[in-house]
This record gives sequence, structure tokens and C-alpha cells, in this order.
Amino acid sequence: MTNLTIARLAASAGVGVETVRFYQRKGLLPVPASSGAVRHYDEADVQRLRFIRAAQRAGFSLKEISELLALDASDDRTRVQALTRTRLAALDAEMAELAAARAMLSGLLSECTSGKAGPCPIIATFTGKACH
Amino acid sequence: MTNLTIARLAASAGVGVETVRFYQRKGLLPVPASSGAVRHYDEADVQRLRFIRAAQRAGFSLKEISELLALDASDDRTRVQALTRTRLAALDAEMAELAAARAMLSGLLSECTSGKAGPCPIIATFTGKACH
DNA sequence: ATACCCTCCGTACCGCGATACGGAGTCAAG
DNA sequence: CTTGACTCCGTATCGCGGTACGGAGGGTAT
Repeated sequence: MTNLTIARLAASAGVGVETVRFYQRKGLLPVPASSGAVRHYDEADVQRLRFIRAAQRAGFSLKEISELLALDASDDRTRVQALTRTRLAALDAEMAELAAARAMLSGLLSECTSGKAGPCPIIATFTGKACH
Repeated sequence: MTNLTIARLAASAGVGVETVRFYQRKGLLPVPASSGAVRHYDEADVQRLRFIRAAQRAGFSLKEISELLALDASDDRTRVQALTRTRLAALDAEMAELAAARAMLSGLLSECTSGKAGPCPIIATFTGKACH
């Protein structure tokens, strides 16, 4: 029966009040029936909000998270697994891109700092002025 | 003296006409003086546009790219190197986050597919319902 | 010279994930 | 019973990187 205000709910997951309201508008968090004029939140809301943040850290978008939240109720493991595989594939693709960018930049940086003459190799690479 | 229309300029870098115009508004590409009512572009514009796309692939934001473009003219290697180191650090941070997310998800996925009883470990993890 | 596509330009809109603002109402402490 | 902090709700704005629309005018192939 933890009877929280929106500010305390938000604080429990380290987000701002406006963010909670934003998630409510998005349908990610329920808007509790107001007994009176001020709404109250309980442990289930805290769990749900923490779920959102945890899934977000795993790279899921809010849209995917809303599906995961629905699946939490309907216990469709196959679908959860499918979403997870898709996310894994996307993570792999993103990591590959980042790794490629990293490799290029670190190579160029050492080339550039090793004080050769001529134009900056970093700039030259982007410019396309055939470099090394 | 390659005398290009905007559509051909855009095509030369594999972007849309609207994107070129967007970059012009952002100051990333110059708007050539119009001799007549239709503007014409040359090889320098093609190079500049390709520069933008190349730097973008290396993870630079449009704001950073506009600084790099300025540095292309003023040949300040120290500053270019500083921007590059910042970008490398950001890439490393992003990669670490993605790797952590990837490790978590792939672990959970195999756990989930290995057909244990009880609630889906993936969902359980996000829910925070003490899992493994 | 008449289709027909292209350019120019402004403005609006998209998706994403928030963040800000402001007026009215509410609640608890002093 | 007032003060001050908090809530509620709608609407607006932000930053990012574009994409779309639409009317007026230009350039060209037939």
C-alpha cells in the first residue's frame, strides 16, 4: 500500500515528473483512478516504471517496450524472444557500425598526430582527396 | 566546371534534393549565387556534400561537421584532433553500453529459450522480480 | 510552342524522447 | 487559515535529422 505521489514515483526510478506524465500519455504507464483530485501510485507502478527504464537501457524503444509490457501480462514467450532477437540483431548492426567508425577515426588520429607533412589526414579522408 | 543541378548534386552523394536544401539551411552547404533563376553546383559542392556524409558515417553530428568544415579551410589540426578524440571517447562509451545491453539480452535469451518453468526471464529481469 | 519535368522557396510536418510553462486546484504544516 | 509546495492538465517547445507539400517559374525535348 505504498501510497505515492507522482513526484515520489518519478524519484523511485530516477526520472522527472514530466517524464512520468509523458509515459502516461504514451500509454506506457496507467493513469490511476483519482480518489479525490490527486492521483496515487503504488508498488506496481514503481515496478512498471523501472521496467521501462531497464528495457530502455537494453536498447528497446518506447514502442517496443509498450509491446513488452503487454506481453508481461499475456506471457507470450515466443513473441518476447522474437523481439529480443530483433533487438540483438540491431545491437550487433549498431556495434559493427560504431566499430568501423572507431577503427577509422583512431587510425586517422594516430596518422594525424604522427606529424606528417601535407593536409590533415582526417579532413582529407572526409574530403575524399585521395590520401594514404 | 561540372555544371550540376541540385538533383544531380544530391544524387552524387546518394541523398535527396530536400536533404541538400536542408544542409544549405543549416549552413553546411553554400547556396551558390544564381546566374539566372536556377542555381548551379560544381565539383567543390560535390566534395563538400560527400565530406558531410563521410563524417556522418564516422559518427559526427551535423553541428560537429560544420566545425570540421570550417577547420578544413583554416587547417587547425590540433582542433581537428581534439574533436576526433572526443568522438572516439563517445564511440567507446556508446559501444560499451551496447555491449552491456547485448550481453544481458543474449544471456536472457538463451535462458528463456532453454525452456525452464516459471516466468519469462527476460520480462522478469525488466520487471525486477528477482530472477537468476 | 506546348507538354512535362525540374527548380526555387517557404512552410509544415515526421518520429523520437523528452522537457517546459502556466493557471487552477489541493493538501499539510505552521 | 494562510502560505507554500505539490498536483493536474493542456499545450508548447526542444534537438536531431530529415521528409513532404504546393504553387510559381525555368529549361528542354518533341
